[in-house]
Amino acid sequence: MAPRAPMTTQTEPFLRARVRDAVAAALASAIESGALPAPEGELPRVEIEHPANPGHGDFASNIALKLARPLRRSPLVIARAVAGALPTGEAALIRSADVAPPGFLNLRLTDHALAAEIRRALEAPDAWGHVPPVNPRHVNVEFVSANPTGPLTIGNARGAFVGDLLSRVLEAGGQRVTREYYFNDAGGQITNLGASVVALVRGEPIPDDGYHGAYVHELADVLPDDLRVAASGAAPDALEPLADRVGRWAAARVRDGIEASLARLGVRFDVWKSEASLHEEGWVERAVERLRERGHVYVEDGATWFRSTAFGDDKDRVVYRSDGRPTYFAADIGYVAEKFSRGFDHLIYIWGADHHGTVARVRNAAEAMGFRKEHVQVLLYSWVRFVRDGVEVSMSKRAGEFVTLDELLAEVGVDAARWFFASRAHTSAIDFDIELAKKQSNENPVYYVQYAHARIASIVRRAAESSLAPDADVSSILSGAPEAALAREIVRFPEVVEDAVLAEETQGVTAYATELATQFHAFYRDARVIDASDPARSARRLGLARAAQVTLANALALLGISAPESM
RNA sequence: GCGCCCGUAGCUCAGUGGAUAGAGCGUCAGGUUGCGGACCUGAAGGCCGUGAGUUCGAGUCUCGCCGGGCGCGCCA
Repeated sequence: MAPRAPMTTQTEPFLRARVRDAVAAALASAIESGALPAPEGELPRVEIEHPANPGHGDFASNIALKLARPLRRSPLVIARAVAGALPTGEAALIRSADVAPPGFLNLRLTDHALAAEIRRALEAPDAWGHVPPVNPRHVNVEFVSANPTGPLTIGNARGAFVGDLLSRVLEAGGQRVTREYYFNDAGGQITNLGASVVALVRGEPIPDDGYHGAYVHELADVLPDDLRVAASGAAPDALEPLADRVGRWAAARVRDGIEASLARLGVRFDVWKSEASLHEEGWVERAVERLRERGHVYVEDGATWFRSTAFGDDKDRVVYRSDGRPTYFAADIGYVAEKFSRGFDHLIYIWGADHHGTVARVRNAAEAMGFRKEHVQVLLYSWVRFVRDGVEVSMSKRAGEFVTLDELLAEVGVDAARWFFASRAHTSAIDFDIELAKKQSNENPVYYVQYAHARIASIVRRAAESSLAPDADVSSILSGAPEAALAREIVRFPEVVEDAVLAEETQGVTAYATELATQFHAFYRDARVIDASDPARSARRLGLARAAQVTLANALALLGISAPESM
């Protein structure tokens, strides 16, 4: 079935990576057309991919190799039969289908099909690259969740980037996302922070187990008068409750600073949830009661335990200590129930790999409460080893030895930092050499991609000066090699987005953006856009350049990176 | 000891079971009488930690081993 030039409007719902889908569908119907004998058992799924070697066409399929066994025929025979049953030609989607040993099917698209996609990018730029929600969900993504005992450090950075990038990818896939930050502003560490501030106000040394960073002094300097007076004059036996009060004040202030740091990073949260509120609103108590009703709780050694082993964990877990106080895990359980009560279909936690030991118990507790385990997903990111001049930067928030997120951003820039994390799998442990990053920030691939965008913007501006408007129908220039190569790269974009959504990863997007920029630079070198001697061709090349610009901008936007008009 | 993650070019890292394993940086050699040289062209550089297995086909899947990281609390 030949695709017609789509009647695209801004309001039309997003379509899938339609070229790839259409090619797969054409293959499937060719297989089922009767050209082949009936298979024994189920047909293998039709798989297509872009071959590494462009000489092998736009798409390649291994379907004949997969069918060889169930059909008991040679792969080459099957491939020839499928190729013969495939509608091909200049008016169709597929121009040619070739068979290559040991049984690959190499497919080439028509210019007509490519041009139709370029037109879509130009006529609905905002929709270009979005994929339709196959299974629309309302997803809660909880990340960072560092307690407000000090500024965010570069140690917190990866979680912030990973969580935000994942959220953006899910949104690109048509899902509703709530970004959530969970924090404890009432625990022992908060009192500890308060005690450190109080000590400074009183001119006493900060306790050894207190907080020693420079920000503690800044907090002491801006302590409100009422708390300052209370701190200076407090009797020794009144210091504990005072430290608690001052701690709460300090935590609120630190939290504001964290929010501001995250905003500089381009990350905004929809919900800030305090652990204390879960207890105050009875979520923890009710969740444990719910487990008890279902028979998953018992008392031993004076403590209350959740029978996590019944769900595959390697040991049971305490929810109420023998002194009756709830554990941190108990709050986690209450939080799961609280999140689902807000109507989320799916919960995602972004945790550092050092938390992997807690994954099983939280998911088990969710299941034990009657929620679906697969709706509670934990994404663990590996640790970043921060290095300065080859030496690992050791960090301790309490000792005051750390590099803040703000300092990192000041040194390497938000766009470069985002690119760095977006281009690496969250599961791989990575080294981040700060000095190297600074030195190489000008050589960062992110600028290469941004430069391509700015270069096109410049061409578009010049074209406008000479009243040259882009032509959305580029089919007639695709016989040119530079144009065809660029068009093929652009048309791949929806597939890249779809793959990113399915894999919940962004490395493919950064790799693609780099390749697209490379293709554009090659096109720029070999095919002059603005050429007074051939206005019609100029308009079409301008259309192609515009489509590349739209695609670069959308790819960067997916990563939260700016697409500058000039640099 | 048990569990999870990782091991790919000098460095930092990509690589949905497919055809000749890639990118950036670094190194070396080149390129501009026209739209932005933050660009382009080329070269060198790999027993994909290791040994078996599955498969028509393994960097990718399975198992063992070696090396590295993390976790195994009535801590948070």
